[in-house]
Amino acid sequence: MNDAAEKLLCVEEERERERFGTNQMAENGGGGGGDGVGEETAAALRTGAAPRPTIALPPRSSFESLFRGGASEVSPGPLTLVSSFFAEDADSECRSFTQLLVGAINSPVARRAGGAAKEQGKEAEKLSDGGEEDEGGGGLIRSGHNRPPSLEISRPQIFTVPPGLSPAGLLDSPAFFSSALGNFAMSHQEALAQVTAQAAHSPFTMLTKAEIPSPFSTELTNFSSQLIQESPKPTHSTTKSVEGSETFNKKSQLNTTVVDKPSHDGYNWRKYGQKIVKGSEYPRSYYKCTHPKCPVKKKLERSVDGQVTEIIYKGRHNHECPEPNKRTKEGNPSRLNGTNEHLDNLEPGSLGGHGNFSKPNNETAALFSNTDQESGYGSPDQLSGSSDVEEVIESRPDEGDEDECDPKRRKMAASSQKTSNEPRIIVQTRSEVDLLDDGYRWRKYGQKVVKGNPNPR
DNA sequence: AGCCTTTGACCAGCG
DNA sequence: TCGCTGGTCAAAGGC
Ligand SMILES: [Zn+2]
Repeated sequence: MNDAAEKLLCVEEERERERFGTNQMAENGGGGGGDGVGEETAAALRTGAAPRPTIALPPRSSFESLFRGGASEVSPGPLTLVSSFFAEDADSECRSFTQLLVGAINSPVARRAGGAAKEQGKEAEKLSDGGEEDEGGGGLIRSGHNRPPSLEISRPQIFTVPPGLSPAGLLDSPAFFSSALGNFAMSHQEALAQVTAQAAHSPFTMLTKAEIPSPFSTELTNFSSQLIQESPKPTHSTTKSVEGSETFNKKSQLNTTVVDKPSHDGYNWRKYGQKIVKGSEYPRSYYKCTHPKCPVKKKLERSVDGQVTEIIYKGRHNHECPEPNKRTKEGNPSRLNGTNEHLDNLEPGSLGGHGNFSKPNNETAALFSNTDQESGYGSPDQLSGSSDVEEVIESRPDEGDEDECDPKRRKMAASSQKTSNEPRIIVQTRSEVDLLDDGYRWRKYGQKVVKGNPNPR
């Protein structure tokens, strides 16, 4: 999917533009809660093995523009986009990712989700651990039918992604959405176009099967804000800090501490299998959410050095992210406490966490569409439209395991980790139709072979 | 004691 | 039907 970057014209561009507001990354409080999204939505996060200290986005990264612009919506459909958001170099990557985020934020779905932020108050205690994987459908965002109100936002000059921060984590954090939502000037279309264009190059790919959970957007928002400011500050607040030595240190730690464990996304996972998959460079591990009756599963590939190269979430959590303490109890306390809590391995996979979790409450439900009816938590809205779309998000964080359901924590973690790999986010859609299924109507106006990309754009 | 990881075996889907 | 592949199961062992 990465390759397939097509520019689509949005018939309703103007409409969307109006909705987009400014995209300052300022944190707003509410982020969308991370409630689950579609059921079967699967998000794959692919993390690049090579850690990157920081990602700086050019003033207008495609990614950002995506979010700002019409892309403002992360409409469920948005995920349908297939593209890698991060270029190999930090800058490029950041851009893509940022843009992606922006788009997500802008999307109607994201907005909705933004309202329900949860756990923001939590602190990022466990920055040290890295992330974990998240599962589930959380990663998926469904393009909603609703469209975001127009928001105008000033574009950030620079978009910097904390090395350790994984896309997933960003997505999960509720704050992400809330803050992001008002800042984007670009049109949805533009954003999409940019995203798709960059997708091929970006190391971080995001594929979404069904929908992207509101939490996801929220996190993106936070993430973006941080990036812009370039502050690695561990605190949840959008403080500025440069990728300092701190980040560096963490990274080094990561390298040394990487273990074969699921990334921490706030949920507890149990590994139930490992296999070498043809075509995959590294063995794939299979994890299940340890929460009773929770159908969420995730597959992750980790490189020899422990870096997560790919994470795929399937399903939605039918429960909230366990409290840190609780997590330890539920899962393996000793292990979680000991290793998981460290931000060393921050993984992008956290998407699944909030995102996957679908709340029974109306808000959440409205925000996300679900393909997974198993959980029963999905709201009717979720089902609408893009339920079929499978979105996969691939990110390449360094190693990171994100362990935080809590946005704040993630943020901190992210900021702390500067070594994150280039996050590549690619949104894939099953088909062209799916791609289009973001609640908007698109008209293809051209196709071209772009240098460096085998696939026509 | 409980939970997790490991790992080989088993099963299902597909060509 | 056979072989391949991906996904899951479940016993064994460790923490
Ligand atoms: Zn779960």
